Amino acid sequence: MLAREFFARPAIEVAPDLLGCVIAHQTADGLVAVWIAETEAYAGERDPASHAFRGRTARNAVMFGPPGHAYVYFTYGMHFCVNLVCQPDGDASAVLLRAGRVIEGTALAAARRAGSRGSVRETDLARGPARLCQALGIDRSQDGADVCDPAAPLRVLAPAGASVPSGSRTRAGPGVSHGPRVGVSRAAEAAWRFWITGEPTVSAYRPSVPRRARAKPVSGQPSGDGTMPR
DNA sequence: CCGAAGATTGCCT
DNA sequence: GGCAATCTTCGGG
Repeated sequence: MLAREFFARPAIEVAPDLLGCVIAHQTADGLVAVWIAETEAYAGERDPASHAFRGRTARNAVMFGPPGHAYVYFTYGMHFCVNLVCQPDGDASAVLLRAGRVIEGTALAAARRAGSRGSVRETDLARGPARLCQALGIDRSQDGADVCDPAAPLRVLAPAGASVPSGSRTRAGPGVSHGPRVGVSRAAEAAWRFWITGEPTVSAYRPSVPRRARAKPVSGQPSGDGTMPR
C-alpha cells in the first residue's frame, strides 16, 4: 500500500515512481490488478494541458483536493480515464495511468474488454488509459476514491508486495523511458510521459491531431413551411 | 443557450 | 491511415 506522502509531491516525480506499482480494484464481480507500465504527469493550474488549467470546476474538483485520491473523468462520450492526485490539498496536479499489464483477474478483465468482440490479446487488456479503466471496472463512481485506504475497493500497491512479471524493468538498465504526452495539443513539448522500456503493454504514441469539425448543417433560407421532415 | 472540442478507441477502406 | 461513435464539459454569445 502506498502512503499518502508518496503522492504529496510534484506529479513529475510521482509519475515515474508509479511504474511497477500495482492498481487493484475489488468489485462484486471479482478482483482485477494491473501492473503499471505507463504514466503521464499533469502539473495543474500552470500546465496548459491539464484539466485544472482554467481553475476549479465541478469535473476537476477532486484534483484540487488531498493527494492519494482517484480523479476519474469521462471523455469522447464513452471512455473513462483515471488519474492519481498529487501534491497537498489545493494544488491540482495528478498522474494519468495510461497503460499496464493485467496480473490478476485476467478472465474478468478480458470479459469486460471483449464486449461484442470475440477476444482481446492479453497485452491489450489495459493498453491505453480508457482500456485500463475498462479492464479494472473503473467508472464515474470511483471519482474521488481514496486509494491509500487499505480497506477501500480501489487501492495502489507498492512494487515490493507485487508479483512483477519477468521481462519488466528489473531486467534492463534504468528501464524507464520518457517522452512527450500522448494526444495533448498544448504544452506538447513537455516530456512528461513515462513508460517501462520495451514493455509490450505500453500504448502507442500519437501526436495531438485536432479532429476535423463536423460538417455544418445546411445554411441559407429554409424551404417549404420550415418544418423538418419527420 | 448553443457550439465545439476532447488526456480515445475500434472499425473500415 | 482515416474517420465515426457518443456525450459531457466548458467557454463564448
